[in-house]
Amino acid sequence: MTETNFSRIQSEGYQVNHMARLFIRAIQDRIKPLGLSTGTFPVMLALWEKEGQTQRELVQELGVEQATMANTLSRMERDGLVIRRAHEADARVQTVWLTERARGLRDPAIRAATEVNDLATQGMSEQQRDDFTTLMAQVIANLSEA
Amino acid sequence: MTETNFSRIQSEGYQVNHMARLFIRAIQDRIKPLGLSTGTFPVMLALWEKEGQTQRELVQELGVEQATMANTLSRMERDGLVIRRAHEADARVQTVWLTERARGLRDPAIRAATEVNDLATQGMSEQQRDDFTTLMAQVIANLSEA
DNA sequence: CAAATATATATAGCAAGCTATCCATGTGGA
DNA sequence: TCCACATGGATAGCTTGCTATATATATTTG
Repeated sequence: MTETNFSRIQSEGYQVNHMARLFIRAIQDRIKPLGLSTGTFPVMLALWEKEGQTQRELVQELGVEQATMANTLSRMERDGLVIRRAHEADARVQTVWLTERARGLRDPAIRAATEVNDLATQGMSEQQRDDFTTLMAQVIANLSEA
Repeated sequence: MTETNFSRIQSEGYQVNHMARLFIRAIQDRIKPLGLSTGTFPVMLALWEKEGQTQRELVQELGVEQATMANTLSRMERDGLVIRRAHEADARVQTVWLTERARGLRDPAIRAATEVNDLATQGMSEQQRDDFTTLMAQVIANLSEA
């Protein structure tokens, strides 16, 4: 059994990469009119749930690097989605708050995400869709600890 | 039933994005010592299978945009992985060939990819792993036609 | 209390994706 | 034949991810 038989099409890594690009394109199309993008969307979801989080909290919650988050927040501030306010007790810390406009984007943005999720899983039974989510959760857990 | 209940953690799009970033990190760690990266790997796989393809053929095969492929090939040429040769019959076309060094990277690279795929699917039965691949193929098909 | 260490964030610079646009070469039809 | 359109590829400029490093402010420790 040599590795000569490696099949790109059946490699999980290759599939995941391809699938992720397709998701990005699909969601981008739908949220761009709202002034959102795939980088900002996860941050918005975290802030719609709880405003005033620190950059460090967002980093831990979303699993991106600190530098990535710093840059994303800068673009979001530039685009009028968030503002950063100094922490009252610790001068190193900045808390992140949504603008009024950003608060109003929640429903249309979630509608767009739901639409893409439904499109992506078209033709699957409820059981299959649950399986898919469960299997992805396991992969995420496996790769996170490593 | 309002969209107030949208759960980031169970959104397929969110999971896919997170999973893709974890895959990239895992594979990057292992192929960087070979002088490869996640952008070049799919191109290498296509060329290990068949050299002398045109840029356009690679674009269609891998599902990235033409501009992305042009840039990736430029970096690969700069790094001594491929060379581009003029097509004999059509002056617009360039065919892409691996360097000797790049040909030799096949086995260690595929070992690295296999290792990451195994790590990612640790704890799954063969059946679950097949299901995962099949479900991803369906998502890719669903999002590709749209 | 001062020095060393730790923590929060920012910045520089690169890869890899995208859209939009340009340029060169082929090709088909009037 | 030549002009319009088609096709292959390159380039500009953006986002989003990364690593490495800098800077400023706590905190801990000798």
